[in-house]
Amino acid sequence: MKQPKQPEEATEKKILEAARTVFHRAGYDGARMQEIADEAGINKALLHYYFRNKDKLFEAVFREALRRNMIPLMHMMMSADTTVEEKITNFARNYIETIRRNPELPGFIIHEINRNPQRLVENAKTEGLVIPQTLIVQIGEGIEQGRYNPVDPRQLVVSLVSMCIFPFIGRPMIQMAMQISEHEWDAFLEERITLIPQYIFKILHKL
Amino acid sequence: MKQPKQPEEATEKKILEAARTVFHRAGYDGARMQEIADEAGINKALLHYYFRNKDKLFEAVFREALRRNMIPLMHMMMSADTTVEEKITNFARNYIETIRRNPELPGFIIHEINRNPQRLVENAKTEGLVIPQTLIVQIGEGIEQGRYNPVDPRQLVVSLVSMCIFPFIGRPMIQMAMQISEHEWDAFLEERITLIPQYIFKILHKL
DNA sequence: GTCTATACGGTGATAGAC
DNA sequence: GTCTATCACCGTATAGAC
Repeated sequence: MKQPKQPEEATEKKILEAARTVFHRAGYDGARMQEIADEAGINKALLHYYFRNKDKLFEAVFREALRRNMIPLMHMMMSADTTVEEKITNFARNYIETIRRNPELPGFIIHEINRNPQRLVENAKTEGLVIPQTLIVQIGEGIEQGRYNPVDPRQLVVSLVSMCIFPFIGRPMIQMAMQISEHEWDAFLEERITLIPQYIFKILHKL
Repeated sequence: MKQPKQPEEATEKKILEAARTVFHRAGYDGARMQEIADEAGINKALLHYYFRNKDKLFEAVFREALRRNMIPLMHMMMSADTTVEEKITNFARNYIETIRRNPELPGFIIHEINRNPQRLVENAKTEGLVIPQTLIVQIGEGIEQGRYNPVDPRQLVVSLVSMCIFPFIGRPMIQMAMQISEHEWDAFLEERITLIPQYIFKILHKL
């Protein structure tokens, strides 16, 4: 079944997939090159052939993760042609539905950023991850025009993001404290997609 | 300056403090026994004399962290003699002001729980960390009596907790995305102490 | 490109003197 | 109780055959 001379990209892809799985689960410090090799069905030496060392391999995984996790956020803060309400609704749905398929992603990113905050700054430059403030500005305008309650837009957006992300990283604690079974969890998440925007609008909208 | 024969407890305490510092910053996998020994001003062998191995030492640190992090939460969910509003207000203030002095605590706990969710279950038993549902029930009653909007109490409490905890674990991302300087961060946190209960009440209260 | 074998430093843990 | 010295192992990384 083995193909000794498959196109190089296939192997590289297998490695990246395996590395993603292991790094996401165990983090940089907990990951073992041997484990990644096993997961990819190759040996350690080949890992070093494609990615010179553990750091390089990790960087590739981290960059991709950062991008995947940030895209919904950036999309929300950017896109000039949607209303505040649309941005918020889209973000909650978009983020929760996307991340739900990779629930370990936020925990991985947050842990690695806290382990080395500098990395975020560097990646922000190279990856062009400068987050535009369109949504913040837009909310500010709505307040000036008297359409919204006079809230601090930054505090509101942080609250929105908190409510979307935290369930993924705090899942075991939440399930235990709120007595939510494994079986109920999906429905609980699904509910949040519509509830979170409602919450935010209650805070933002007058009356 | 050294005291060759100081009371045993002093050394044990120094070790625990050092272990806390290192484990909180680096996590179990990233922590090195040598580093803990240095931080405590002793040598590795003495670590093993007091705590037989790395796991035992870690367990001590983790249990204490879990307790410290959960106490405000449990206090909120329990105390039978306060109103819903008091519980929520007290929690936000209590949690943010407490954790602010150990900002790495939530990240540490969450990472270690996700690394081994089983540990939470075990510690919950031995430490008596069964979280009572007083607040949840109380909100439910308020809804039945028509005093509150018909929200899902669990979703509301999860949102409350999310908004309080997330800033501590997502700080670098938040600061970058919201362009909050180191200097402004404290004020930003301080504001949240009063804002979060206001948000929750907007969702909960009628009109 | 892929493998096996191996070098080499670091890490948790122990032995044993004081 | 505290130290120095040392062990056994594991993990990353490289050498070299195919």
